[in-house]
Amino acid sequence: MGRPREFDEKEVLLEAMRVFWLKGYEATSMTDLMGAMQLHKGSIYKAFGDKHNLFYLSLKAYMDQGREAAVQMMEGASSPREAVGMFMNMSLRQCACGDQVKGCFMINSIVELGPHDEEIRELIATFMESMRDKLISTIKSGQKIGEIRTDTAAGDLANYLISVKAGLLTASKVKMVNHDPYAIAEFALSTLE
Amino acid sequence: MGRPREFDEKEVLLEAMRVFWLKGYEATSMTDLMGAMQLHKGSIYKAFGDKHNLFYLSLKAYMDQGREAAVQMMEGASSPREAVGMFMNMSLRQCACGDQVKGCFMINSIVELGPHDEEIRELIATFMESMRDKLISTIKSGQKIGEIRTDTAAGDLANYLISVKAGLLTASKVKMVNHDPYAIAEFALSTLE
DNA sequence: TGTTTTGTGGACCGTTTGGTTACTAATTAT
DNA sequence: ATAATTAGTAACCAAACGGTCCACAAAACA
Repeated sequence: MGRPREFDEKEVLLEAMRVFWLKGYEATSMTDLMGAMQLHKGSIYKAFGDKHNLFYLSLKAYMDQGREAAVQMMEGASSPREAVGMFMNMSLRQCACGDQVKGCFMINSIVELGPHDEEIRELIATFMESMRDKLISTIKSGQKIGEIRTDTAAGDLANYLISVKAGLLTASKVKMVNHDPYAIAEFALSTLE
Repeated sequence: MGRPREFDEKEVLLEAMRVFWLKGYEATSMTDLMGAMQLHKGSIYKAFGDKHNLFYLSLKAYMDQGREAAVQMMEGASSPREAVGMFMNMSLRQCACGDQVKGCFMINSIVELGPHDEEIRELIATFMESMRDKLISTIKSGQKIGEIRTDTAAGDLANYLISVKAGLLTASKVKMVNHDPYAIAEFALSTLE
């Protein structure tokens, strides 16, 4: 009952996500969001609560989307080793490529808000820990069939890979000369043998 | 001639640095800075120009300080391999340790401002490229005496190490369980053999 | 000592901030 | 038809923003 929404909630949330992704939390104003979502202030507040909650939902949508893509891609791999390689390369293509280097929304968020915003920090920590679990089981499979070295625990290798990936996504924003993220990822993968 | 400054320029710049480091650029207000620097607004503007310039100088001071510490530490190393190890561990102790995880000021800055602030991006890029040069020459020395693998170019190894370090500093802000930066750094170092 | 030069303190500026509220429009249930 | 419920619109809010200006204070030079 009542008047129906004139906009698609998921659609405008994606627009909000793009702005937050590009500019960060603090630097994004409600005016920016109104422009991107093509919505009046009142509608935004009625539908999503305040700015912080809108950010929370945007980040959650981003991570859910990322998780789905990762799972789908890794399940399509022909071997554990290839699945790990896909994991490493996936977000590089998504985040670090091309002209506009806006990085990874999740990395941006943990850097900007992690130390001050416990809610956001926890959201990210939970996501990353679950991704690590997936990575660990994949690595273990690889270790069983001799594709991946067994002198180091799967958990340690997973932490290592996650750090390398985070570093690639971060360092890509510097746009250093002679700094090729794909080559680095390839080398890191070679250290798993 | 004229009236002398009542404050030490370098001292108050360090205070400004601490605030920017902890809160980031956008989230830091002039009021915050006035409190930390114990200076009135007029004095700050007269001595340092505007907020952006104060940030620029703070970041520059941070990096100069970091460079000096790195050079000094690496020169005291007994071997190239140990120098590389020191490079990897140095800022971990400085940035990722303890209760207050404020990360690395440079990493924070590149993530927040890199894509939008060319002046800051360039400042960071220049610094990182010069650090990479130092790292490359150290790695080359290590390769000559057989301490470091020679199947991969020194430049590629340097880029790899820089990414790992950036990743450690970034990921530490997530505060994941069972995620030990020092152990990861140790593993990354072991892959150089 | 007077004059000049510079630093300090704080009032003040217009703008923008995130957020609210009051009113109108559209829909459903009775 | 009408009461109830919800969405859209825009005016409005106090507070905070970065930044400027100016009277006053203090030190250096003549």
